[in-house]
Amino acid sequence: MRLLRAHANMTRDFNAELQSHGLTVTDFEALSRLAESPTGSLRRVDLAAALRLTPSGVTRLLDGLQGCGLVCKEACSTDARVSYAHITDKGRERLAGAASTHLEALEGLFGERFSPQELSALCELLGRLPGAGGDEGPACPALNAADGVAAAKGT
Amino acid sequence: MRLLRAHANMTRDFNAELQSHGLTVTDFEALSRLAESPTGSLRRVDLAAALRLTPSGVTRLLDGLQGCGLVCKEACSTDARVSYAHITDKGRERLAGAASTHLEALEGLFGERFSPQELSALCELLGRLPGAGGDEGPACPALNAADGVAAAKGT
DNA sequence: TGGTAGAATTTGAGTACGCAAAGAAAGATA
DNA sequence: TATCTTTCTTTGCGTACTCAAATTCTACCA
Repeated sequence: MRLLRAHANMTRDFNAELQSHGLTVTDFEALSRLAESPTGSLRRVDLAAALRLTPSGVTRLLDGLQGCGLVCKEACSTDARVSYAHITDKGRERLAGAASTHLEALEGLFGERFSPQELSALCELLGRLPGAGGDEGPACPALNAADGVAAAKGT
Repeated sequence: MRLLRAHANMTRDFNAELQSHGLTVTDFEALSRLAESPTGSLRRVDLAAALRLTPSGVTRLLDGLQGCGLVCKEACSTDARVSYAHITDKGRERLAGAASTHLEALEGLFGERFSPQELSALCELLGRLPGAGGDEGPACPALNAADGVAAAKGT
């Protein structure tokens, strides 16, 4: 119950905060995943798994991001069924802008309430729940993504 | 991130499981809150706070439950603005039916992965997050609600 | 006594999903 | 080679929310 309620609040707060950047939490995480990929691209099906969305959810999510020019679609040369989502430069910029305030908010939210040990304990415990583990990606892709953005911008 | 992903999975799984009872997770929690209330009623605004929904979300939620005959609407004699949601006998039955399998599923999900100490630690940590605290109600109303149901049925 | 500020609720419009079904293409089998 | 199954994606339809605005009522204050 506490997990559910904590989630409801966090989602609302983060969505409100990210809204100033024109993103949702899911948008943000999707861009993070793409940004941290070596090629800047992911198959839609892999993105779906990473974001815990259904295929149709990914299609609609990317429709929106594509409409904003933050990602673009790429065909696969060896398999005509798959199409890749590729993050654009504009997408990386948007992500970078959102990441700074978003990470700051995260920092404030958790830093105020937990010691580093508590935080890692919480992370470990949550990681045991199904789907929350590190199998499909790092615990906090946003951090890596932020680095990736910095690298991409040549700074 | 792990919290978000754990939530996504739990919500989907629980919704799938509760669907056999014709309920969603939110429906279930709403009925729990009503069932544990001494009068079986709550003001809509209080229910909204308890469930972390907006007022309009509560209206639509209760529209659905009312359509199924699980709750009914009651006017307030002293303040014509407020209307109470009141759980019906049918609502208590439905809740009781869902609670057994739902609590079993919860038991399985958490019991397998955590020791009792870990569970209480996790609960305490999550409780520090905004809105997840015990201010607006017990950490797990379902348990009390299940008792309340049993009592209501005269068992 | 009338006017105004605030609270509880509903409604309209929009969004972000989910599920199930359909379409297109790859690989397997005969 | 022809068909059959599986995989990846999209589309139609439904649902559960959100926000903003409108409504109705209470409470306070001149």
